[in-house]
Amino acid sequence: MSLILYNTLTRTKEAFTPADPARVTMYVCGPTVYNYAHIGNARPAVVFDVLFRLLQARYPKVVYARNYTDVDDKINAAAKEQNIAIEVITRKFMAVYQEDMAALGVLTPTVEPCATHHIAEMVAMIEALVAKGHAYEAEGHVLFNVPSFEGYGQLSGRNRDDMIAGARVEVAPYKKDPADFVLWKPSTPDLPGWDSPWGRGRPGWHIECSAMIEKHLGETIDIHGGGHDLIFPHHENELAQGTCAHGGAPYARVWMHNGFLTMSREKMSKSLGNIKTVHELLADAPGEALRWALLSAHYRQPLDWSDETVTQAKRTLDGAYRALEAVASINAKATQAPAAMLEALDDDLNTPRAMAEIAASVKALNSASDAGEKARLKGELLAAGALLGVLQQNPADWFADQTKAVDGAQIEALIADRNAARKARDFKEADRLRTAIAAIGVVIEDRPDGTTKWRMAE
RNA sequence: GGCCGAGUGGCAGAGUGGCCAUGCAGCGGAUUGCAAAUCCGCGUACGUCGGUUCGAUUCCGGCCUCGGCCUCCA
Repeated sequence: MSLILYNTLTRTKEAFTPADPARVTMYVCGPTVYNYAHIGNARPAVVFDVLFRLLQARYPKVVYARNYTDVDDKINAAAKEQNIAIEVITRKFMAVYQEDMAALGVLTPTVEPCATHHIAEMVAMIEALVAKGHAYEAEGHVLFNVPSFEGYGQLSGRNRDDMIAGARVEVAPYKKDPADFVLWKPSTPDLPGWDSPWGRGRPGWHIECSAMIEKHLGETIDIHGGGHDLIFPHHENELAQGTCAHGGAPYARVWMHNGFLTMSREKMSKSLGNIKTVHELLADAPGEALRWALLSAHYRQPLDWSDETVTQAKRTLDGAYRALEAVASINAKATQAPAAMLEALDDDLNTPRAMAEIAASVKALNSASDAGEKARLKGELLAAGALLGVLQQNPADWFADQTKAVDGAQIEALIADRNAARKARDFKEADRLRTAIAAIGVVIEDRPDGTTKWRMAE
């Protein structure tokens, strides 16, 4: 049974075979840190986190790099507007991003390189490209010469003529070819800049990823991931400059791209303003529910985001945690996730199918009566959950629902009163107390063993 | 204009040439003092028009609708 991944480069699903099974390499384009990440930005982080978990389960060593773009014209604009240094902004939002991702159950990648820490590597790569005749200096800029790379367009499936015909941007006069893109650009004194052979300047958008990949992962990586909108121009350009810098060595063996989140069927994007930040969503829902919602559609499909998406995700998780809570006193047997679960994820990360398997595990656990069987099924459910990065909390913590404040002692007291009434067969009083508890927003549940559990209503 | 993707039951969302997705919600039953939870059961879903086929939601073609990239963007 092998892992199958859809490769954007070949437009087909392929069996994944790492170049070096002893060291699997993956790079995912991370955030530009100048404001709060929205839930659409979180999709690749969560999707590739699942892939990271899956790879780790299969291979002894996985090196996963996800970068921070901490120098960029939008950051510059924000810094200028607030009259502060770009570092103040990038440091703050890097920390926010890390917090948000942790709340979504995203594991910390092996490496999280920052662009500003790799200026020397970028300059070196640009110099190599110039030396090899793939790049040239013009008016303080260094540009990659697209016609110098025969394979240009292979990733995005477009030819140069199409691109020029459809270009909506004015072509800078110093470009040799309209498709040429910037590797390095000059900075005026009021902008961040670094000394370089071409004067004080700053990197273009694409070069940072190639330089950091070369440094941390190598010339050829196994998997390169990111959002669908990065295919062109970002990844096409990366592929071009990376391949040329390395004398034709393949840049990435598998390219993976996640689909977008939409709001009312329209792409969620900062420029349209139709965004929900992870930060604000976390105020109303557990991170795990957001994670479940993000994984509820296959990663290449569009996913329309709404309050309902989150509500349904949370209710589904409630059910799974109820099943786990019911066996809280039973030690899970250490075991693997069910084969069907692995099979689903091995098929190009089919998380919806994996979730159906989790549902099957939940049902089996609820139906089990034998203690040994329960221990085994609990182990399977937890192992299955671990692959998706869910169901690892203590059920009591899940139901405590950190987003709502409630006086636990008061509820326990009311429950005790009610149980006393029940014991005295004063059901009228018992029902009155339950109504009082419900008024606080709490649902109670009498268990067959005589105990009464409570949890937050929605 | 070029390239790409999508249209599945109330909602979300897999998948397949003939049989079951799954979850949420709803309905009926078991259970319960009543509930809740759980379990069992239920709903003739595949944009449209043709074609291929013994048989198509699934393959082919046309059409309609929606979305994305081509500019910063996950």
